[in-house]
Amino acid sequence: MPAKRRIKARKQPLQQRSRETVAVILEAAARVLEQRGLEGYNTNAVAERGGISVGSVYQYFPNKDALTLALIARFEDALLAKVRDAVTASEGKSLTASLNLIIRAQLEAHAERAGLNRILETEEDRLRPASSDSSAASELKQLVAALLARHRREIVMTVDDDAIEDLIVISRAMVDHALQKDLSQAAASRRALRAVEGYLLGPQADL
Amino acid sequence: MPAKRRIKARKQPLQQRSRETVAVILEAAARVLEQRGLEGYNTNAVAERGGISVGSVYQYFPNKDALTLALIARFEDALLAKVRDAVTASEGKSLTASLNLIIRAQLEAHAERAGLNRILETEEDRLRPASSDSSAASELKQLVAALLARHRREIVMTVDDDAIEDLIVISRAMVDHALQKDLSQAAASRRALRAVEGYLLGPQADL
Amino acid sequence: MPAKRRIKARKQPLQQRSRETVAVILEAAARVLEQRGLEGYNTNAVAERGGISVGSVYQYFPNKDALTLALIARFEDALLAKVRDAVTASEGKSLTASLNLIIRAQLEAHAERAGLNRILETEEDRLRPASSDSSAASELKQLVAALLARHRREIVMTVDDDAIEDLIVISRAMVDHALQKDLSQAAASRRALRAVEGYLLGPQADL
Amino acid sequence: MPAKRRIKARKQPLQQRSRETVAVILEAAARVLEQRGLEGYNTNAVAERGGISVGSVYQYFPNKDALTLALIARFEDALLAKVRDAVTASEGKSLTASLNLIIRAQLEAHAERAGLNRILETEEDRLRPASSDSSAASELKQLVAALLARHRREIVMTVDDDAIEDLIVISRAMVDHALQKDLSQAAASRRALRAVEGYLLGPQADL
DNA sequence: CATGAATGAGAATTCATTCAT
DNA sequence: AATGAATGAATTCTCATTCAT
Repeated sequence: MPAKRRIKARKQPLQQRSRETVAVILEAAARVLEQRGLEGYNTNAVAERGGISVGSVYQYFPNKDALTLALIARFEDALLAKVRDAVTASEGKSLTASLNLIIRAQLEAHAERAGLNRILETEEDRLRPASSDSSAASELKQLVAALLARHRREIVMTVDDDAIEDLIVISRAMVDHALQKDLSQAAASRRALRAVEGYLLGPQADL
Repeated sequence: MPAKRRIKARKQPLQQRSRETVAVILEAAARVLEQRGLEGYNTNAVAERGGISVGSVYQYFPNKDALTLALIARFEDALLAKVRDAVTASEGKSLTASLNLIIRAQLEAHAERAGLNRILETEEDRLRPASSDSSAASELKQLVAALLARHRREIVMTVDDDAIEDLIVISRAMVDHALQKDLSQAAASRRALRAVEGYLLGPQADL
Repeated sequence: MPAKRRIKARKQPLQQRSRETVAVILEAAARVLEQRGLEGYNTNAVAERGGISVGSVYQYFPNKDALTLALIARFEDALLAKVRDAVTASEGKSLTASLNLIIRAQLEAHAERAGLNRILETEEDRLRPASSDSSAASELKQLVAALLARHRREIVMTVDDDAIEDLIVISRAMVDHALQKDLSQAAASRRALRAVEGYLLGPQADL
Repeated sequence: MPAKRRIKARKQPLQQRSRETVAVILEAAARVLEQRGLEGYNTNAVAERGGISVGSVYQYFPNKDALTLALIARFEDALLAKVRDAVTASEGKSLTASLNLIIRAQLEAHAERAGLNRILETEEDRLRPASSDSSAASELKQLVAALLARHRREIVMTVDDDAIEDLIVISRAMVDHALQKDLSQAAASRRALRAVEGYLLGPQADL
């Protein structure tokens, strides 16, 4: 057992290196997924694509699913960043304009690497233990809640947690569908907006 | 290949052997999917579960995906049947009531074997050549169109093909989400109804 | 595949109908072999091709190899018939002319269904227990011997059994090669003739 | 089997370890083929025989056929080496003696592992895209050409490419036959020599 | 830490053959 | 005799993961 010395001095550059390696792995995984699909997505391919060894992949990810989850997290981070920006940018804007901004944020996040993200969404289903809320999901809810709070007076219905969840579900479905159908951003956001606004402002369903 | 002494009793082959075998295979596949998930879903397991040989599976399905697709078709048939009934039953009813019926039809179809159907939906994504409309999808659209046509006057917006697609996307998303969250039928249909009605009757989005 | 199997025909096609069925099976097998190669040659395919059931194939042939052997025998019969004719036709002709006739007979027999016959030859190798002389082979030898006997005086070397075997080996190799290279009959027979004549009339090798 | 496959080597053995493994695999394959025949030749058997895992076989050979082809190449290399030596050794010798040397070279190459080599020859037929000249085949032709060139004056006929091909075909057939009949080297080479010399020096066939 | 060779359980698919009808 | 559904052992090939170097 080697004595531990110079821990900090030595560790720092190594951590830097590790960080890079992780980035390399993630990007390699993303590319494999994009170019060969779930079909051709395997750890050996990822390693090769990243110009590293399989062993290194397992150094940073305990297994393949963990790698995929990291990719999903990366996507969620990017999505959240855009949504955060949208919420900030919508300050002072009308409800419709605000909703439009947030929808566009989602559309953009998904469109960036549409093929990849579609696959990741599929995998998310499989990898996330049934009803476990990712922290990303809950932050997203908070952001949407914050945005809606600004327009409390215009919205008749009670905007509780369930309603926010529904709104997210709806816009996500519309966005997914738009990308699958390869709609223009304009058309996609118009239709999504209608759906979202309808939910919020439409008639109070009452059987 | 050495002939093996078959000691076990042979099955009683009734008439329509083939038809039965296909049914047995499908049901076995469904059960494997339900109980072991995509993970444990393989043709050998299906055969074993069905009490038949793998060979028989391949006698009727050229490969595993074909089997899965047959399962998907079976589900779609069941869904369509329910929706058809709902559309018929909604004759003379109000728009809201009609929408409610169609949503409940979907909810019921999905709820019947929720776990199985969720998996099938995931697989559908993978198995259907991107954006290829199944005939089931197009019949569903027609049914929804027919239902809406009855209420033309109440609906301000233009109900074209895109709108119908959106409605289906929305209700499907709401239904999926409801099942995933294990909501009650009442809650689920209320929320889905709001979404659908909102889309149809809500404010005309205009930026 | 098991090491040992019954290989002879299972049942003598005594009746007219049986005879026809056997012919159908053989022709179906030939066609499958021609069109899909050894790769796609299987008893189910043969049955389908022949418009009969697999069971019927097994009624007349104890196993797949027996079927293949029957095909080989059919080819050998055709070859022998042609060679017999050639030997008859060569009566009174010169040695060179006689050899030419017999070579052409072989060429024709092989050319008729070149693809099929090539495959059969490959299989013959695998199916014939090492050094088992088929009766066809021995009749062929007799025919060649008879032909050569007429020209005893022109041939210096001793024409024993071995020599005849060599001649057959040589001409067969030349014929196979010609067909593989897709040579014209003229070129093929010229070159084969040279080989055969050389063996018979060439210098007495003496180290 | 699928129509198209990769047939070239999958990975170049870079390290010492790899090199050894490849050798182990080849030798294991050879032994399986020798002892169990084509019948019992499968990748699992090869791996087991080599004391390694199937995975390792596939690490170096993309599929079974590629492995077989490597075995064929190994045999051809050995054959060529012997023939090269024979051509060198025959410098200054008479035509007859030279031909004898080259025939013996072939005989020896084939005799070394007769059973194995016979099988490989059969497989070669199946695996080589019709009429594709291996580089080994063309080197063999060059060697024979070189040997004959030394005796131009003794040979009356025109020794073109076709003639050389014929000579190779003839000697190969004689050698195969000799091994199949288990002839002594002396007898085998005497008969092959007669065939080859006859072709070269025999009467100019003229119909 | 990195490497990459090795592992081996597992999964898909085939097809010769059987046998109840 | 004919049929053809059913059988299931066998085989090919993959890929997540490990571990010696």
